[in-house]
Formats: sequence, structure tokens, C-alpha cells
Amino acid sequence: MADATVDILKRNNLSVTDSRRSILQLFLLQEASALRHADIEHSLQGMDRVTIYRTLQAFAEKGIIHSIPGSDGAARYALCRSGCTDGHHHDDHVHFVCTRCSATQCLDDVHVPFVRMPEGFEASKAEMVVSGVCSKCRS
Amino acid sequence: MADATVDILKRNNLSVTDSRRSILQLFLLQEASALRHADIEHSLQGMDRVTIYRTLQAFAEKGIIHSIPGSDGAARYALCRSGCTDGHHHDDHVHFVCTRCSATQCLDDVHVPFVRMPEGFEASKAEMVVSGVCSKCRS
DNA sequence: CCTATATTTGCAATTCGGTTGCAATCAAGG
DNA sequence: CCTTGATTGCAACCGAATTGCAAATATAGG
Repeated sequence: MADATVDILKRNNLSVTDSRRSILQLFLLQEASALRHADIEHSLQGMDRVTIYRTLQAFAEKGIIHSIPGSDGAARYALCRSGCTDGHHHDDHVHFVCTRCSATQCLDDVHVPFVRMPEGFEASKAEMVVSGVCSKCRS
Repeated sequence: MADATVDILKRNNLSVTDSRRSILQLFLLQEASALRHADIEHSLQGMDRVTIYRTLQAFAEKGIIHSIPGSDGAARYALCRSGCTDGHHHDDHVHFVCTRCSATQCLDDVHVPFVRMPEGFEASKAEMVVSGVCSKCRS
């Protein structure tokens, strides 16, 4: 059990397989920015596209990762902070997309502000994506 | 010049064609909720899919319509309020997606709140999408 | 009004992100 | 170590979107 990936998978009632461990490993190493399916496919050559899709789905369902709304038609995923469990995620933070390096990252400490809805509307979820230049690209 | 569509196209230096007028007409009639490519294709049977894509792009570039971030992989567009011009849009309002009827609409009066960025980040644009049940579906 | 030019349209083909069904493989528990 | 249910890989498919090119059309100039 020398590996953190095994631990996380077991904690989430997922059977431990090579594919899942490799993908999870990628997320653990990544920390900084979100991963797209294509990124993973590129890093883990030889792994089937479909397996990656299904693994991402499984992780998202268990609350290991969360999806990030991206307007470019490619889903992005990032590790959930501790505190996320099955179904109920704590991903109420703002996401940032860098216009220079196009990396997407979670601003874990910036949470989505409340906005008052017009008469008759019932809000249940709010997502916010800020774009600009990230700290790495500015320096 | 009895038609508003001709007027709008000319004002934006776009040549007046049947396709553009029909699509623009749809947006003018629509008012309430945003349109996806598929919606237009369905309403305007016989028009080529590609023409619709290109027309939407042209309208967006001119600031006649703006695109709405949707996490479901299908772009949505809605008319810009007066005040939008080439490139520089005033679409700093919140968008609402109904989980029941799945319509997307602009909450023109609710503008995206300011959020303070962490050290080193430079924000240039912020998008916010709220989901829930719209006024039509609640009544 | 007519023509020349630049723009727009339609079509076919292609790319890209994502999903589904199915058979083979593999992990987990007994 | 064996059974069983979950996971993988493959092929095929789907919808959204883009590209290249030839035909059609709008616009400006005469």
C-alpha cells in the first residue's frame, strides 16, 4: 500500500486497476491545472480512449474529481479538495482560464458569490469562470 | 426597408442575404431564450448546416449576438442588447439554464459580480451561469 | 441596367469530443 | 484457486463543428 492511488481508490469503493491508478496518478502530480481527456490520452499512450472517458466518469461520480465548465466544448477535470464525497461536491469555487497558456485551474479560496435572482426564478447551482492571465504567465 | 433585419445587417456592414435575414429574424422573434445551432437548423429546414454555423460566427463577430457558455457541448447564442458593437460586447450579465425545460436565457438585469483574484492573477473577463428552475416552469 | 468582383452559399469530406454494445480480460471475495 | 461481477479494448456510431472548393449571389462602378 505504498501508493496513495491505491488508498484513494479503495476508500471510494473502486476496484484497483492499472488504468485507474495511472490516471489518478496524473491528477495527483498535476495539482496546478485541470486535465482534459486529450491531455490524459497524450500522457498515457496506449490506453484506450474509452477507458479514459469511463474512468473520468467513475471518478467524478465518486467525487474524486469534478468537471469544470469550459466553453470550448472539451470537458476539463480537476481533483476535488478533501471534503467532497459521493454526489455532494464542495466545488463552489471560481475557475480560472488563462488566455495565454490556456491552462484551467481551480481558485479554491475564491468562492462563487451569491446573486439575487429575478422574481420567479429558483437558483440551485451557480458556476463562475474568470479568464485572464495566470500568475505563472505574468511572471 | 420595411424589415428590421435589413437595417441591422446594413448597420453592421454585412451583405443582405436571405439566409442571414431568416436567421436574424428567428433571434428577433425569440427574445426569451437562447438558440442552439440545432434549433435554427430545425426551424429553417432546407438551409445548409454550414451556412448556419458561418452566419452565427459572423453575427457574433459583429456583436449582433453573443455566445453563452454551456457545459453540454452545444453552443448557444442570444441577441446582444443595444450597446454592443464590433468586438466589444456588453454581455456582462448572468445566464440562466433551466434544469426542467433546458432553455437558456439572459438575465439582462443581473450582472456578474466582481470577485477579487488571488495575488498574481489578472482577470479580464468573468462569466457566470446559474441553473435552476425558470419562472415559466415554476408557474 | 448591366457587368465585374468580392462575398456567400451548398456540398462533400473530415475532425473532434463523446457514447454504446459486445466479447475478452481481470480484480475481489470466498 | 476458482467463480463472478466489474473493467477493458475494440469497432462502430453520433452530434457538433470546421475546411476546401465550385457554384451562386450581392454589391459597387460604370
